[in-house]
Amino acid sequence: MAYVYHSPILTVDAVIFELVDGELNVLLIRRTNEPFQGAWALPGGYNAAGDTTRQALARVLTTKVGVEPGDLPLVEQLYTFDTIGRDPRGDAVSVAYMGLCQQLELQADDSVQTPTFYPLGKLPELAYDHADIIKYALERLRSKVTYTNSIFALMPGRFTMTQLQQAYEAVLGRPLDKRNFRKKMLALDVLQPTEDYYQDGAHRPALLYTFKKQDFQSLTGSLD
Amino acid sequence: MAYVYHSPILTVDAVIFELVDGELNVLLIRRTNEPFQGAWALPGGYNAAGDTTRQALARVLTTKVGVEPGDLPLVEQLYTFDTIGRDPRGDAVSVAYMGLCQQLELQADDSVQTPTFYPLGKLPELAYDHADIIKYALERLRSKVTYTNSIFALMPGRFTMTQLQQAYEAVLGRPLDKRNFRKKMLALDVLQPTEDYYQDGAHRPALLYTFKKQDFQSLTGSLD
DNA sequence: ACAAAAGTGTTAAGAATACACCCATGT
DNA sequence: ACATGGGTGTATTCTTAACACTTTTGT
Repeated sequence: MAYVYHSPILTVDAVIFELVDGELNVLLIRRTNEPFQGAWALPGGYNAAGDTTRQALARVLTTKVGVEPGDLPLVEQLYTFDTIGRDPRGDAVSVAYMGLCQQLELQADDSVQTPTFYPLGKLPELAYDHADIIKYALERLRSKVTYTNSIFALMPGRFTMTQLQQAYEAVLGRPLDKRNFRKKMLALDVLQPTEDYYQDGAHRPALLYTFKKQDFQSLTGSLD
Repeated sequence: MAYVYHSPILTVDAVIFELVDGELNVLLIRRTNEPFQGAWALPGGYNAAGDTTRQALARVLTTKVGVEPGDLPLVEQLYTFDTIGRDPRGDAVSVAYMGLCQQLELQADDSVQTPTFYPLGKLPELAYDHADIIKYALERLRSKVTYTNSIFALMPGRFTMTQLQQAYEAVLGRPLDKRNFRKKMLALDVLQPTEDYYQDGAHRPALLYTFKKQDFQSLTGSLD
């Protein structure tokens, strides 16, 4: 190890998902610098020596979009993308993370980069290869929710069975059968019915549930 | 971005699997330097600026263990491990890759680091957190072979159905039912029977098969 | 009384599992 | 003729998928 190695620049990028009106949204910022000035992009930034990639992620989210680690019940590393020869900033390697949260209030004063949640169906043109990273994250999320309870990270503390079904439908991008869905969910034994009902309009009130565990579990079987 | 960032050291580590006598083996080297001098470890090394992580991986494998990229029909990125505060060399981030190959002849003169394939059941004490990385790789491999054809990367060009079953059993770590296995494999339509038979001993010769495609495919259904 | 979402069971089809004997060969 | 691994089919269980009406509430 007598040689001195010059390492590539290390960066982190974040794909933050939340549900808005039954649609999956992703958090974007508007770039204020070249390259891709003015284009929308995933929040990201440099990973400084001494920081783990998760620490760098937390720093980027706090400073650039005002999202605190506590806002994200689930954070998962996705993949590490080589941007050598593709990133105009130069040789870089970027570690991408996915974070899930309930609907967040973003402070308007967070930065001039106007962090904004965009529905997946209406994404603007994106800088770098960020469209690919989002696609990758969505695939991962879809497979995750089918064999774990990770959907909990997108849900409020209490929710109706219909809201839960809509969350799954938003993530999976396809409709599910109501009866099979409820049967399956109850059989999985991850939901705790509360004593309370949610009253929405001129119809029967819906029983509210919570998750028995607010952390990862592997589950079995498919949904519908 | 007027600031100058000092990035962590970036390294790559490789988990190279091959099958030996129906057991999954992993390629290790003996460390010649501190830290962990004399301990066994995964082959790994620095990622220089200008190199993608895959290029760095290829360089490490060629120079340290004499394995060429062409020897590995399947290479997959596993996970990026933060070694900040854990790696005595200092702040580092390491991208781990998994590679699959058929049984390789390692040149004895490759280095003083004596690259050696160890059966997973008889691993020595390992440097760093390399035991965890191997465990992670094995989990990934197990899940991969159940929904893709990636087992092809561990098999010779022609093989008998029993050899294929043994490969699955070695990876999954459990016995499979012969009739169900054969039924399933043939139904998947990924195997091409040849005209030839493999004659081994005092018993009926076995039909030789090849894979129809020597690249990735997603498959459906479970094995036994 | 009606509109609107909540809630509830059964049946049919397909997939996974368990299981035992005959076949071809060399000695 | 016997020892060895190759090769084959069926019955059972479990999982998935399809499908329509009653309940509770507000207006």
